[in-house]
Amino acid sequence: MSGEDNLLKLVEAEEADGQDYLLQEQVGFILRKAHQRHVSIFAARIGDLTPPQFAALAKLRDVGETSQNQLGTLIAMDAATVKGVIDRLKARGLVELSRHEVDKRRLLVNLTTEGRDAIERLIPLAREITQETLAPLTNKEITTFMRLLAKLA
Amino acid sequence: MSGEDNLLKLVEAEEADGQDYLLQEQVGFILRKAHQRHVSIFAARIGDLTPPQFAALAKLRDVGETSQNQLGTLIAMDAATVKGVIDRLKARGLVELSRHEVDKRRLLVNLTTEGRDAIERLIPLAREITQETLAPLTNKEITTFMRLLAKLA
DNA sequence: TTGATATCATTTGCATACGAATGAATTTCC
DNA sequence: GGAAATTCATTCGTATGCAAATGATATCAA
Repeated sequence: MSGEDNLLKLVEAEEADGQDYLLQEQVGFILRKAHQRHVSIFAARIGDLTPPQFAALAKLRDVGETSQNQLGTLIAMDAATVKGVIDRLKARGLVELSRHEVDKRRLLVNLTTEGRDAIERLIPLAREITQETLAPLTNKEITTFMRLLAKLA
Repeated sequence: MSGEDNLLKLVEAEEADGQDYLLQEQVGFILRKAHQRHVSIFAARIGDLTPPQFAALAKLRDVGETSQNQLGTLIAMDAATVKGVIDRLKARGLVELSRHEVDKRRLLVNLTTEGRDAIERLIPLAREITQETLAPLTNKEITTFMRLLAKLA
């Protein structure tokens, strides 16, 4: 190898910040793929409801009637997004809306009887979805992974 | 507590499969939040390009000219999604399109000079984005987390 | 060689997802 | 009490993300 070659490599090593950047090893890229896989598993088991719609119903089951914005906070959706989700659940008769008596800005959301039936019926399927999503890991790995994932979220 | 109360609890315990289902502990929900956080970090550091757009450019830098579909496979996007991403990159002059000479179905995608400059310039920022996303973890935790996440994706 | 299949790309429709702007109602604070 | 700031909801625009249908081209197989 010539002296010029060595110099070239040196210059490259100094300048080429992106020389060994591998997209497929970046956490964001893999996170996106893992999420994709989960959504796909979800769709295979619960075809007529999306994960965000399920999340809204499940959280309403936990907390009972709440404002649309508050529900959005609880399920990590901004106001614009949660509105669309609730609109579609309302169109299907799974939630009902009403105005807060005192604070007239607030739009209260609650499960209908049908919505409550639906979420109770779906929760066992949701458990299976969680299991299938985590199936590539051992029980010990699952514990570790969930602990670290929670730190990132 | 009356006998009726005990009977009621028993019936509830038998029927209520979803009694202790906690949305905020489900892997899908936390995965979605972790992904959201990453996208938010990305947007703060690279405001004028989305993660999918960045992924397309970074992968084109790796593999050079490819068909649109093939690029989609490499960055985990279906045909409909990758089309939109490439259209927007083309509108900004970061990629150029051409027809495959032999197989006239294929739409070849390649970086323009401007696109190559952009991705080289952005890769150092992307490294910082990865770092910031993983900042809540120690180095050892990062190694573990990436190994397990890869298994799920 | 040609008929069946498969592949590549496009389009449409629907569902998140979020920033920014807007309007209505409430709270804060002087 | 009233102006300023905040909160709640809506709307608009843009960008994924995917299923399904369609059209063009290529490949395979009888």
